[in-house]
Amino acid sequence: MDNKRKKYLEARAKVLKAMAHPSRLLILEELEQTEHCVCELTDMIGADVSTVSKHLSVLKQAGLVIDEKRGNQVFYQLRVPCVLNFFGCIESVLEAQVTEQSSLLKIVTV
Amino acid sequence: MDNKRKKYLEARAKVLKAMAHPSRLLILEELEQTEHCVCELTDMIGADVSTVSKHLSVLKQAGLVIDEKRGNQVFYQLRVPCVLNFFGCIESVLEAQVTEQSSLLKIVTV
DNA sequence: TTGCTATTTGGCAATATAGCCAAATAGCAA
DNA sequence: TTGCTATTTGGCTATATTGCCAAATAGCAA
Repeated sequence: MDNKRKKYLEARAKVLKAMAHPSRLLILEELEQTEHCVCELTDMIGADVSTVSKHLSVLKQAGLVIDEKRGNQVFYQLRVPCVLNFFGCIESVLEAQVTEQSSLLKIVTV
Repeated sequence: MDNKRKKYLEARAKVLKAMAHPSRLLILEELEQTEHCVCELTDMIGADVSTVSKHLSVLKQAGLVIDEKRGNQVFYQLRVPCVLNFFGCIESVLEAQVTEQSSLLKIVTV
């Protein structure tokens, strides 16, 4: 694997890694509808504010969201809306998983 | 966040997590072209065979690849080819990152 | 100023991940 | 059988991630 390709793969992996957390996926989904402040996202997720703030920082670092301070609140917006197109495909991966599991179950229970 | 949504987000995050590693992305990209045995992928990645085998196991567990033993080799295939459509979008995320960084650089250097 | 709200950051403990080596397993052929 | 190749699994250490609490920072209003 040459160095150029390595860099390429690392950059892409970094973006995926930033997305690969349930709370961060929820944030992305909600931001697809409209912008939200940290406090709103915190209510939706139901974790500590500091935890949510760190999740947002991960998404920001990855280039997935942008933030804007207004008053004493910070609003986050989706930067690249296409990220959610992923999910149609992931859906089919999950369906494949189910198929696999049920055929596995069949083998086990026979 | 209700329990149903939580499950939904966890399932999707799991798939993304499985993809979020440079070596595993390389595997997915290569399998898009054609199936490969573990030894071929090991050569491409340049890590220990056991490491590559574990990466493949992660991808299999996530429902992204399937394996087929032929002789003393195991061939892996992409199960859901659409996963690589992600990359067009990730590309734009990366471009957004670059823009951000260069404007940041501008601020710093002024 | 003081107090209140919103957010970020530091620090810590628990858990998960990555990658190597060594050993186990399986297929094939001499 | 024995030996060789291909692959997986166990075990280990190093590193990264997660999520909380506590503290710092910032804006706004009394």
